[in-house]
Amino acid sequence: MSKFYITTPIYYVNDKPHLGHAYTTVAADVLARYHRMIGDKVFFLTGTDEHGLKIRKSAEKAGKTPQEWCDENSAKFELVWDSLNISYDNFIRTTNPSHIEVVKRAIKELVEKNLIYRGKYEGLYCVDCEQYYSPKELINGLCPIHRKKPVKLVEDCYFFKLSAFQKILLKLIDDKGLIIEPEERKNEVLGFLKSEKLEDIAITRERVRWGIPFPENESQTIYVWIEALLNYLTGIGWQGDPKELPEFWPPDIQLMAKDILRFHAVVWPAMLLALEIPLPKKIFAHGFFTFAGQKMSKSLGNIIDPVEIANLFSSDGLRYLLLASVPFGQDGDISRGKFYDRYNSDLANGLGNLVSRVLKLAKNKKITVYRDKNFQEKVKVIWSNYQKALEELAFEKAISEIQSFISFVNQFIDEKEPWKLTKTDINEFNNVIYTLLESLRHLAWLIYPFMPETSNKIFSALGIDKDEKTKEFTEAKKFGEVKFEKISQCSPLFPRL
RNA sequence: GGCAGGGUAGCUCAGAGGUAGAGCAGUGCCUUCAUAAGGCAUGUGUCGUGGGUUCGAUCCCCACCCCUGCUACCA
Repeated sequence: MSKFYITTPIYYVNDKPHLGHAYTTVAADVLARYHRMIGDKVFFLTGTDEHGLKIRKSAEKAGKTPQEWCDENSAKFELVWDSLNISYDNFIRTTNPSHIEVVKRAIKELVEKNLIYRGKYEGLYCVDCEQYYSPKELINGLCPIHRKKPVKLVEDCYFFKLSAFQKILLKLIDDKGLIIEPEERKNEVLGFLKSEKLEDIAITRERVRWGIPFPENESQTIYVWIEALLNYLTGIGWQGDPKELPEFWPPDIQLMAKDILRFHAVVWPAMLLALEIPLPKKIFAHGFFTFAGQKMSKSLGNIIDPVEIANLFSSDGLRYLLLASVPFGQDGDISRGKFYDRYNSDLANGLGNLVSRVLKLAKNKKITVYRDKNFQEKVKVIWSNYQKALEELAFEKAISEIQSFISFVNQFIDEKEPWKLTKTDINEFNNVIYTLLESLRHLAWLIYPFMPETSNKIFSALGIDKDEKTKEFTEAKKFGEVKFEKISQCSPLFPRL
């Protein structure tokens, strides 16, 4: 039994939870559940990022204090995650007093190590936005929102010596001391580290009031990104002493969308190196998807609410569809139409129908244990492919193993025609039905990380209680030993749509 | 512009120097235990374009076209 610590990014509370957030979070949940299933000691962290100018401004607009605004919006995330059965172990909020205190300690540590120094930040500032813009963001030299010429401002701030870590980062990533996946993303990071000279980054803001005060100079606040990254430590109970790390440290996998890879692959590891804290083992950046061919964005107004989709396909359906539809790591396109197609073919006609036909065949029958050698072998291969796929985060491959098993069982039923056997060969009938029930039991396990509710429904129809479910996974993976004594029927798992 | 990845059946993608595959959709047949579900059968695709290497390339090389990503500090 080993430990498994997985994180999602903390989501910025200014956004409403959307399908993109759900994608990352469901993926993390599947891994967390999978690792719990195989007996690992798991910690799954998610949460919300709650500081920064944008939040202060939207709170103002809504006539609330920033804290009220954060409380409200953070709760929305928790609510959505609950409705999607996200089994997080902690939901960290960066406005938690404990997070704030520990961040200050960590920053002090960096100051003591001489890795933070005082400097000047110079930039183009739009007074209306209360924001600096990089020259590239400007449109014809004007603020993209107000069409006004920004003013050149200089302010005091503190810098983190990011530049000191360029070589070591390059080496670590090259030697897999820090694994970045998928490969093309790793190449991007390497390309960046090889071609650009890393510059120190400003980590405090003078003009941002809604933030964690910089301990050495309270007129400044700590830049949100710097502070937010530390959630991965504070979220599992770190107290700020690099020599005393929580038992779950380091993260085994840190999941995120590709847009925030840079911070996680460069700035974050540099901070850890600076603090002399071990690096995460693997950083995985997944792709984006378009919805019906369109980029999802606020300005286009086509942000999809995951709850709305879950209402159509059920929470398990959404979880499954998200991960089945796009190879993890790549970009892809999804749509309601595609979801309907796959829901009907995989879940209604595939899994749902199979469960329903088997349970009906077994109804009111007394079935004794039998071991079908063929199935025993098949199940072994399926499990091995499935586990290999999940170890490499290829959710879609694990799912296609499940589908191929469903197809295999359907073929078996058609070949054996058990509905005829009741009259011709009662012994064979027993063996066939037992084999089918065992197959359902394995399916319930296989789908568990993806579709926990459906999995539980199948277990309970098979009369398998909780103790049975939580016993050693190696036992559960055997074929042809479990007794089925209390078979019951269940309503359609996935009604055809 | 530079760097990286990609262009394969209607759709999503896999593949590998020897004359192309899977799933879904479509079509035909069989079946009835099941959610009008299931099984079987079925693809003559210029494997982006033009050259080259080779006995032979879609898979190697060159050029070109197209698509996507990255090109930091978004305060």
